[in-house]
Amino acid sequence: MNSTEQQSWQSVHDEVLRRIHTRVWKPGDLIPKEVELAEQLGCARATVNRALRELASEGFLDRRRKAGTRVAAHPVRRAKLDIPVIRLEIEGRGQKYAYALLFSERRTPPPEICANLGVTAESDMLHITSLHLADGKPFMFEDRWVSIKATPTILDADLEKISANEWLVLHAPYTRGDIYFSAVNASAAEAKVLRTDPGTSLFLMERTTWENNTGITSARLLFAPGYRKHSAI
Amino acid sequence: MNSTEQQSWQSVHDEVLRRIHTRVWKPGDLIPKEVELAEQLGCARATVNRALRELASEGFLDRRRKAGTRVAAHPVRRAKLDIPVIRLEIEGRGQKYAYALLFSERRTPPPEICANLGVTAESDMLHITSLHLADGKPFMFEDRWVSIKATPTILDADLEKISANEWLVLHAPYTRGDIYFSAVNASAAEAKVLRTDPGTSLFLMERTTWENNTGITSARLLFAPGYRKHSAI
DNA sequence: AGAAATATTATGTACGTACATATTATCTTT
DNA sequence: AAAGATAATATGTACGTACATAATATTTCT
Repeated sequence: MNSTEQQSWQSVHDEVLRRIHTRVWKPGDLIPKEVELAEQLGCARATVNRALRELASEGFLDRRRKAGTRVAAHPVRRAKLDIPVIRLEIEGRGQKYAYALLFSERRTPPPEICANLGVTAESDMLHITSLHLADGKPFMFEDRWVSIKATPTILDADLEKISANEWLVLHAPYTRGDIYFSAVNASAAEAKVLRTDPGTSLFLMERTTWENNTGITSARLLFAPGYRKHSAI
Repeated sequence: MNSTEQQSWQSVHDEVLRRIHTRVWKPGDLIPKEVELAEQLGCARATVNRALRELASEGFLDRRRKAGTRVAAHPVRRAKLDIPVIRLEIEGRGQKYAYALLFSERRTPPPEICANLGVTAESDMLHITSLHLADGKPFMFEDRWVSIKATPTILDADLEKISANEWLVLHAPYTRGDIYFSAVNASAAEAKVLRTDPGTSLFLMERTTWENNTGITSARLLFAPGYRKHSAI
């Protein structure tokens, strides 16, 4: 690289990554400081900074003020998982989406939901179960509790037409959430809804979302057999 | 916000996010352009740019040159999953890590591995199975194929002492990889290794990694019952 | 009117300077 | 020598300017 051509932060990013990959800089190594790299690569420090910042957020570098920048000793790969609305996930596979509301009731929550959302047992909540279908076949079974106090307008939503999943995404934005992925054996009831056999291994996604410190909704999303969640890393 | 105090891109980030959350700007809405926002918030365009860029990468905004910036119509939440070395994951839970090599053999791969890695059936590969334990209990069963052509030094590694998982992370950096998460019923053999019952639902992580277009390794990581993968979103 | 060329515009990025901040290294004091 | 104060330093960030780029809007040409 000569000093005349303009450098993009991407080219710096790629060059640094190349040096990590080719072990010019090994895990744990201290790499040159920003000003030195900028000089080496013929660009401004801001450009190097942007590239290194990106690499740090990707988990390749550890950066600390005054201490400098090191190649991550234990490369933690950060997989980015897109969590779209179920309808879009199904349509993205080129399948036809359908949805059925199974059950909707206003009542007080069971203990595990109280614990998840941090609410009292007397809370006013909406309990909804529904089924999402791809090409007419059961794809995902949704069992959800929504806090009516946090999201009163949910009572006006026509949950026969739009799934709670999608309604909430559009009307109840949240500031933070938890997701847990696990595997469970289908219960008799779950197996029946998903048209499979009891005991079949199912992929489970448990999601709880919050607006500041108010619990909004807690959902149990159970996917039909064969479901795989993909991520490129 | 007055124009004298210095703005940080984070405060701009938070303010824009607040406006999205409070529906000042609704999904699909066009938000003010960078120069206008900068004027409103009393900071430089670069600062607004940084904040909006971040929000776009988080999935809250859609940005296009000339067309402007819109609130994402279908907020795709991007969960960040950390995929550390198994040893660190177990130690991070405060448990004691142990590891046992079960089996290691140099041979040609079966068809599904060839397909995964894009190699021929005559490839020279190392097949390794091992067990990772947390506090003495089976935690994860690893079934891995490693391309000897891509990583010849694996033959010198003492896989009784260091797991292939960890050795590869340190010695065979990759440029890209795939991860699939799913749920499977334990086979008789798998159940025996993980000390559980056949048919038990198990969390499965399938990983394939590449250096440019050369397949390096393909692994099947089967977690003991009760395993949950967490992510904050 | 329709197509092609051109102008316009919002975002994308580079650069240099300035200062903030966290952390380490050094010096001073007791 | 230990503790505390102080200096040094690499990264973190803000700002203004300049230009690049992609997408849209407008004008020109046929």
